[in-house]
Amino acid sequence: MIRRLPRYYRQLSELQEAGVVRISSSALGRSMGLTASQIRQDLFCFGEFGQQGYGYKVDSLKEEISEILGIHRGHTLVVLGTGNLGRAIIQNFRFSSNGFRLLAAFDISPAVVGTRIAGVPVYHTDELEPFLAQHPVSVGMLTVPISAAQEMGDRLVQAGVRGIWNFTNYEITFDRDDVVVESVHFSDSLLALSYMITQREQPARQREEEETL
Amino acid sequence: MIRRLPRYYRQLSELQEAGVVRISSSALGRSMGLTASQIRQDLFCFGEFGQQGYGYKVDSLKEEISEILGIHRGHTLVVLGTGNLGRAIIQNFRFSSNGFRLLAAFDISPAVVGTRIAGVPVYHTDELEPFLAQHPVSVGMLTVPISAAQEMGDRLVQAGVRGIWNFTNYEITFDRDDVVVESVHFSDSLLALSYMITQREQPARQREEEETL
DNA sequence: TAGATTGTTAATCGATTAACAATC
DNA sequence: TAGATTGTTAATCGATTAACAATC
Repeated sequence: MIRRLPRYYRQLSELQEAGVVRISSSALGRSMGLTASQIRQDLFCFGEFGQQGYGYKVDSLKEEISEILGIHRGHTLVVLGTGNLGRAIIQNFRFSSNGFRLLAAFDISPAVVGTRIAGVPVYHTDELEPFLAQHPVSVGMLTVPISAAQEMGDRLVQAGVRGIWNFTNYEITFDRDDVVVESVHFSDSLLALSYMITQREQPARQREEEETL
Repeated sequence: MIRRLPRYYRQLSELQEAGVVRISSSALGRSMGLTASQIRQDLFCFGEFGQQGYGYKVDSLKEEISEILGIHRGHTLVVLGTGNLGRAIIQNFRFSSNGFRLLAAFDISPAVVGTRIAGVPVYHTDELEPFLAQHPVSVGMLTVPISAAQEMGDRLVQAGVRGIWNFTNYEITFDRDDVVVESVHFSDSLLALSYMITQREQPARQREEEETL
């Protein structure tokens, strides 16, 4: 369910840009591949956002959802690791549209320490703890080599960060249950795709196997 | 379920590297945060991979799963868009470990067309159709600007590609049901994290609200 | 044989869908 | 008022968990 909230938010933003003022659960469902029932159930569980006989107001529904997602809470973020991927995300990702302020990046390479990437200052990793002591940070983004992932995660948590956005292909874990980890595993995603196209490639054999059961 | 297969594969690879030869469903479950029952159910539905009284052989289980995921099928891939993100993934991601061969990248910028990124040739997007006519391609990876996403997706599908790995923040869709789309939405991921840390931040208020129900 | 652990069915749980009364 | 559409409960479905017989 909570995985659908960001999609609602995205869809509503698009509708808003397209100038749509109101939408019914059935129309929203059609555009997102969900049933009207599911959408009403989802939205109902957070409060009564619709109007009977009318539908949902796009503006106010989007606002409600952004509230639930915590978009206006002034969340902050630091990036650990400014290799290709870290740099790409710093340069491309619209942190502010998602309610995050990117405060700083950290790396160990003398080539980047002291520079700025898209306006974001890059400090040496040694500066991490002093920095975190001065600035409250909600989320640490990990784009370090896999070998450094757990150590950097531990340092972030030790210094008070409670959200970890993990881009390494390592299943990072923390003992404490007040730390939240969200991982982006490219590898898992591509393998899921690999599985799906493999199924498509041989529907005949599959059917055959099913028959023998 | 299929979303768990890549995780099994990853976990088994790690166990293999650590020299572990056999593992029981309960041990595997413990290390992955799943119940033993769930693991046996998952693995059973694809075939009888274990041995009663013994457990699962890490090597052969990994092999079975890689077969199911289609890792040895010689899947191929092209990249559309060599901006920061496309470049970063071309340079960092171990396509071959996931059973994919990256054949080429496409872009419109004269600055990159004709060059190579990590050994991968970059062609002009105009060359896409001729290239696809010559090389069978399983998956097209989209790291183009959001405005070009649907058009590039359509061109890939038109030219016979049936798997789309979408990195744009656009909910790409295709009419035909033989096309498989797998999206990596950074934005959805960060918003889910935002939601989770927001919940953690105010458990008190939450409890209060629950009481009033 | 005894112990361990899977294969496999049944029970439980949660999420999705259906239905319709409430109401705009 | 009539039509539309949500709020909300009940029914259905699928996925997870529990249990234990089979067997290594």
